Amino acid sequence: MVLLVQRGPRLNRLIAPSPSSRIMSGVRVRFAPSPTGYLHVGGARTALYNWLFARHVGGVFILRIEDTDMDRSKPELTTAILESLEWLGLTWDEGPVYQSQRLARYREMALNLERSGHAYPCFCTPEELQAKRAQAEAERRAWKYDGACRALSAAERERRRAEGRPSAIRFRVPDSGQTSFEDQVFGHIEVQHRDLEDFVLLRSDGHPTYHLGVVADDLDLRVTHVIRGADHISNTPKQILMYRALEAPVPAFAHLPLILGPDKQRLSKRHGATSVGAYREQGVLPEALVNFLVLLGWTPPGQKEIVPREEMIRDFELTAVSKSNAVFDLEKLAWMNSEYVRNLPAEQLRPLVERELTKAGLGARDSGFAPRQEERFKQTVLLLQSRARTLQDFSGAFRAFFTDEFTYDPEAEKKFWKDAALPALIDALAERLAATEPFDVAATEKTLRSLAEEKGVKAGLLINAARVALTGQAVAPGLFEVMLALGRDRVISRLHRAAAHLRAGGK
RNA sequence: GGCGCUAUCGUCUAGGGGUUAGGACGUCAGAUUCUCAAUCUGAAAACCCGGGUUCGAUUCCCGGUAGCGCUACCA
Repeated sequence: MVLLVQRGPRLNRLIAPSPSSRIMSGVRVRFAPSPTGYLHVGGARTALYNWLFARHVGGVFILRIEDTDMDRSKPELTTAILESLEWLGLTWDEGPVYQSQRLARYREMALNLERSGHAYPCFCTPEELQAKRAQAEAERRAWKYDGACRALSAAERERRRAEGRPSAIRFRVPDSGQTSFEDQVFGHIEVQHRDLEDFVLLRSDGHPTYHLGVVADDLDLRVTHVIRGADHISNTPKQILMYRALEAPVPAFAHLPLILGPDKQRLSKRHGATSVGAYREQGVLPEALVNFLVLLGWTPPGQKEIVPREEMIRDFELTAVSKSNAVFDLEKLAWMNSEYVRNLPAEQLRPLVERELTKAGLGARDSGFAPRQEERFKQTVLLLQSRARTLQDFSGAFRAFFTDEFTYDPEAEKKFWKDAALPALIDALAERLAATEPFDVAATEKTLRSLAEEKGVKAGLLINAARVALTGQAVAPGLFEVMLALGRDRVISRLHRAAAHLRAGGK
């Protein structure tokens, strides 16, 4: 049997292959998204925990794409998922393995199970089953597959096959007894066989169901620890039954609590952004998202919230994972991101800002920030860094630092442009600034303050009004640093522009 | 409906038979100041309910309730 293991796409090559010295524990885990959507933050956390566990113990992290749902799977989505994982820095050691390329193997396994008597063909049509289910529901009876095809004689099976009736293959669940396992997170889990039905392994179209696919793949990939969402807890006993029927070793299981929306419902599109890509678009840093996600269900030792990745790897333990579901708190993510933005080394932040500006149609080099003014760009980013909560702030709230095309925030106008004397004051300030030498923080501040004193107004009035004039915002860094960042010419023209705007009645 | 799992501030969580039940986000107040952010100080804010075990339960056990998950020829 040959595994269809492929190297990841181009991005994968950017990351150095894992040194073999790191892989020594024999532990093998996998993350197995299905390309029916983008990488969900819940999936990202599952991937993260798998990755952390693997790195912590020196194991292998495998990526598998569960694309057996032909109707809903899309190849572009696979690419998007891989990109999101790479962006998060969750690099895999093997794969991606595509289930769609292993169909023959699943069929073989189903047939083996049938041969050994652990599975049997079922000729019931989906319509028949649907009808029985509806009937049971109408009578308020619990429905479970009734085993109609369970005891068909060999002759009867042959007869039906000869008639060309399509059949699925079902697993034969023992009538009595129970199956239990020790979940690494949830502890002892046990279910009675009588509560399980004979589930389908292979659909009548020859495609495997999830149960067959996972077990076959986890077996062939020699996965030692299955770490996945808690929504699979109920499926686990079925899969254990399959391992036993196959006389194969049963891996360890660890289920992770689910991530919910603010209304405590499972996180979904109606809660807003749920995909990793969406947060990336919104200017969230990968390290911030990872740090935020890791805390949803796991607490590092010590009362720290900001956890460097090396420490996550060093301290991560499956057994320390929480058992209860967690609400995805956007506020905390925002805080976490601002922490990371503020503490990012300037040389790492700059290219990200450039990309953000370009994305927003504001070339960083436009409007006076010519290449030769690289130094000024550096200083501007540095000036804004402490106030940025996301990368998007640079093209949004801080727009005026990168282009002359910006508008005055109505709230800011209302707050700081009330005084009737302002137009004259602002023009006067512009004129004084034209003659200020040198044009630095100390001198410009002195100029403004002495003007204020002369005119008998509070310096704050002029400072705040000038801030709105220069940035369009009520919120910005210290005014004199802003002046320096913008440069004398731009400061003067913006002041005059604001004064004219005010005289025109705010039009 | 059946089965399974879970339950500490609004949120993420620490803790654990006797604690002032700790931290973080958010909120509120104050300091600072040219706005905001940052920073500092302070405040409000939690053990789901009922039984049991125990000298003593938020912690252990049982029941209830609530939430979530599974209950497909989805994954």
